[in-house]
Amino acid sequence: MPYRPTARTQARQADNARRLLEQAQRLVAAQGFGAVSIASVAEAAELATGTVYRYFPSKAELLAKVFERAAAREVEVMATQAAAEGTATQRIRAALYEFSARALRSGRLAWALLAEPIDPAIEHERLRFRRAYSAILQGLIEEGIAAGELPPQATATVAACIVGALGQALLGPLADDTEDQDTAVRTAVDFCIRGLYREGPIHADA
Amino acid sequence: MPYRPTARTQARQADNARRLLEQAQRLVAAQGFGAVSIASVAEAAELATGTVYRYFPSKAELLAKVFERAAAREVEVMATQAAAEGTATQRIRAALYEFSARALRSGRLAWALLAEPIDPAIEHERLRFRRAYSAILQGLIEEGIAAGELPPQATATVAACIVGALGQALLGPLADDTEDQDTAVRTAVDFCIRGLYREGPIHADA
DNA sequence: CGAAGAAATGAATCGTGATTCAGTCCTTTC
DNA sequence: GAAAGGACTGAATCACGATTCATTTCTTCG
Repeated sequence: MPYRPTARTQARQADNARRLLEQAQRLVAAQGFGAVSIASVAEAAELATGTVYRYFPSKAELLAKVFERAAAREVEVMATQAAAEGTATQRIRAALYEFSARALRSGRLAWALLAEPIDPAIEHERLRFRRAYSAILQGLIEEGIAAGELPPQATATVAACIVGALGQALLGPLADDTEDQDTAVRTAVDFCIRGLYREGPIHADA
Repeated sequence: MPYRPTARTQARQADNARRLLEQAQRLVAAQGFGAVSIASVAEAAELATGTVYRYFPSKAELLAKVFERAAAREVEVMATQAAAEGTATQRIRAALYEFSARALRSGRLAWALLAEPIDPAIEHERLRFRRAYSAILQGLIEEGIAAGELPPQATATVAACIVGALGQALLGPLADDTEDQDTAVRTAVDFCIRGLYREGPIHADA
């Protein structure tokens, strides 16, 4: 019975799969999901286009896996921040800075995960990601409320506001003609933190 | 010298062009730019696909025109709000409610204008739109600062935060599992207004 | 080494939708 | 009514990228 894949062969295959995911993620981070083609991933991974299909049944599944891995990493980082020491406010602030720092560092990856419209097959992953992400923020805000640091509020909506505000300020097209990035981050995070408090003339009915 | 287009013919042509833009916009509002095909626009306007090209040199230019018209309308509405009576804070609040109301009413149009990635040829229009939009918000905020109602701040970044917060809260995928829309609007607008004030423990360094 | 498969290759195929264009229909003018 | 063009049509063409698959190359093992 000649030829049965051995450990060495399987190791090479594992490496191929890893390289494909790695390069696909690199492309996503550089240009977003939309700019990724099977051919470009294959070339970056130094394989032929057809070979990609030995490892992933379709482009959608490859991208879904990329999404899942990247998202899991982000959520984990955020969760770690959330579990740190300090008041809820301090942890929220730390989490938002971390979010900002990673978003800026990751190029388009953050945008791709949060906002880029993609294959419906991937939207499912995105929903899970957002739920997880938002849940962490919501959890922190709820802790703050429970501790009396923050006033009661619709945490889901507020969490969405925060993600949107930071995303737009740091990643959106408006982020161009802005001061330097550090200043923008500080401004945006302060904006969000203030938004969680009840101070200020809220009910000037207009 | 037989046949020279007359007023009647030209009127029919103007009507064709108008219908094409109208139907294209309807499709964009319903499903976003991505879902618009030349064939679908032509069918909706009751013309043959080829005829579209007698009125617009390419799909990109048709969509750019659609974008421009829709954006101009939005900016005008916002500008009107901004020119109303009242304190800067009141006008900001009114403008944000107007923004929210229109965004919710327009279906995907607001998302298409603000966020949907499209042909690079259209990004140019979007940039002008955002500039105009953001400029109005910035103007209001700056008035508020001049009047002593608001503390000095990086208005460009803050304006971006507001657009992002409202957009995410009202249009984003997170907007699903939320309370009813009125509540979400109120929560998001309050969040943004508070963000403009300096109250609250901003510098709890964490 | 040589047979038996497995893995990899990349050119060909397919599907989708924008764009073109030869043919047809309409308007205008005499 | 008929000639002269313009406007309209929609099937054919093109472009682009995902997917397939016949062929080639590589591995394993007797």
